[in-house]
Amino acid sequence: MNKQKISIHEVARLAGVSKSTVSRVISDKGGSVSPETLERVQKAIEQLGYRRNIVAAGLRTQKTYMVLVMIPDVANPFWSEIARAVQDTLEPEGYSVVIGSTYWSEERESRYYELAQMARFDGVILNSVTDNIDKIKSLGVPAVLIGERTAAQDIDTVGTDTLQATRIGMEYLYETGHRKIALATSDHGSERYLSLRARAYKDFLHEKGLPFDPALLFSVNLDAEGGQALARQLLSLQNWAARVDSLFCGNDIVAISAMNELRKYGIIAGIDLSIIGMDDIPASSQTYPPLTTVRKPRERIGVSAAQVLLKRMCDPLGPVEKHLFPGELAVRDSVIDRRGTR
Amino acid sequence: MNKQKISIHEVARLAGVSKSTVSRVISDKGGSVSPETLERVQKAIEQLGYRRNIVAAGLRTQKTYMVLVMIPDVANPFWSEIARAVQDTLEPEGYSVVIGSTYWSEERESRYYELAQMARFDGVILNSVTDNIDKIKSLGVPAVLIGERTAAQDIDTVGTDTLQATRIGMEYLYETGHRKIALATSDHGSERYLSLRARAYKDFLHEKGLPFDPALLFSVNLDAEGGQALARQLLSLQNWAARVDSLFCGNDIVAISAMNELRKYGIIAGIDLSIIGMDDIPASSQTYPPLTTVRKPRERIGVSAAQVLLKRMCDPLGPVEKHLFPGELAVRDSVIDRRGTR
DNA sequence: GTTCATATTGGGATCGTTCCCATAATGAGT
DNA sequence: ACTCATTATGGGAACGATCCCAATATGAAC
Repeated sequence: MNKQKISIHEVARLAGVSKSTVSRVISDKGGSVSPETLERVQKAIEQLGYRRNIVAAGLRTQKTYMVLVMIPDVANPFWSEIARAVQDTLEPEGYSVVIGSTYWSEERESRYYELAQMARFDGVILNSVTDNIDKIKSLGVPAVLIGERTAAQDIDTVGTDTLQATRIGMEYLYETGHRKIALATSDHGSERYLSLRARAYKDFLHEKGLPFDPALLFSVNLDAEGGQALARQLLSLQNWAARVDSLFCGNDIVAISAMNELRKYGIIAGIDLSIIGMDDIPASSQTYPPLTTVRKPRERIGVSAAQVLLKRMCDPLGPVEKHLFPGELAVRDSVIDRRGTR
Repeated sequence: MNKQKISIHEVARLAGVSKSTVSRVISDKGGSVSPETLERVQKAIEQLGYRRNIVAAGLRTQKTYMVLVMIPDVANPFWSEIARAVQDTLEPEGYSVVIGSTYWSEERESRYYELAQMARFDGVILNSVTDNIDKIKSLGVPAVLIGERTAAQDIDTVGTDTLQATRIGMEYLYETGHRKIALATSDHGSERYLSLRARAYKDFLHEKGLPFDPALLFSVNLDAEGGQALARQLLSLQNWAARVDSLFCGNDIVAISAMNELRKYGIIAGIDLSIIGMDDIPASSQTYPPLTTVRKPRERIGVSAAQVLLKRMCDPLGPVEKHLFPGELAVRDSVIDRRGTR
């Protein structure tokens, strides 16, 4: 039973020095200590099994060595991979990472803001549901935003380049011979994405001299139900087979779900219709056919967000950083190569 | 710029009371305060925008309101769902949850043990890679183990009932008319599972009077490569089609991967061969055909682990608790109904 | 009016560190 | 031998809360 805790005092007494000296030894701030004293103190620490209490130390130094990562859902692979990357780069620097799931709820988000204001965290990395920039600024701790926010001018931001990611998907479809491309995206919750995607889509069509058919711009929820709805909407389109040769989905969940739903009507992705997704979630390589998609650089986003935060915590007044990483094509089997047959 | 922080002192001064009184107001311990004073203090708090510093409070009260969840990998849906359930039950009680990914490495595990000893956490929930029970006990904080550990007699444990989970999978195969069942499991890392699964498998065969063919007990890594290896091992078995009618895989990743690999040889799960998995990861419902599998009660495990920890933190000396939750069948399309054709 | 219980408040001490300043010791430079 | 810098150490005061105990006021009971 090692129940009573040993503090710096016990160590000091055993080593026959003052607590100040022990403090110099354990906090590697490089205060000068003679070699003999150093050894005596270290031996005492060893002997007593002393552990430094960082919480107590933090009270004086105003550092908690804790960082909050606020994301919509830990159990969503997209976010958990970002969280993992953040952890993997922050922990070697001595930080502990708390992951908060907001479940897209403002109320839960507020609760984390509360926590952050109780002097709990040295920094925050977040994907806010709301665009409440003032709230973030009033936190009083360094913050890094994940996602593409035009509103947040003076806050560090890390995210995917949606315009480019949409574009390379479109380009791939075009190169493989597709000329009648439908786009499925969401119009609520995160309108900012819709506008960016739809814009990239229209721009691309215009650039290639392709006609824009408003009926081919589908708006669905970005979940499995949305994918089923999408499939049915597509099929109910008059003379659909002549009007669309490919479907660009807002995310992989929608793409996979649409693929499965379409199969029920005998339409096989990669044979009868081309389908391309966005994100590259783990399941996408395991579907049949494996889904061609645009991979979002989750790991780079997480690592970069952590690095930016690290920098910001050292220098709160440095220049604001904005990092947008490109998506990359994950070519699999759900897109038909129409180059020969056109 | 609200940079200077307000403490209990400032509030006390503004309200014209002592800090003791302010403390009584903010810590709802029910010390007696007159209504007028209460109001004055609350007004002062409001006015100054005061936030209680829980870290400082914790120094005195020896509570950090932080809990560590140590699991192999946050980005693995199996574990992240457990972590989410833990968070969802602990946060309403005022705790913050730190998730640590060990990546199955003892070294990383040790690093978290270090952290836990620095008076950082009030409790720990963990799935240890090693079976180092002594280390857990010497942590000095309440701990709850996730998984099935026979070794850990006097530590709270929460997990899946592997014997039962294997059994209901076997039973389902038997009921649907299968008599030549192969089992694929792992033999390194977590031998405890192998022994339990293989035992349940053999017991079941014996009980039903079915012969045990050692060649049908495959040992593979429980990852995607393992699934491919499994498919090839199965096909290289002499006269395999006559010897096996169904394949029970150690987890869904192996099952899905094997399913995909087998398709390359023209063998379709659910038509030519029955395949059943274990875990029910999100991808399993999205494969083609959707995978029949035994669902592990991830959420119940997480919630229960959190509840047991909560109880343990209140009463460190209470009786040790052991909870094993049953798996349940997720019937989809990868198992053939052979009842008519036998 | 005295005594006693109860409600309310304030004043340190305390939790385990770090930080600042004072002091002592050492040795080099003149 | 006398200053002066440098190194090594100790002694308190912080950090921001809680907690214990004492002090005062209030009112009821005798």
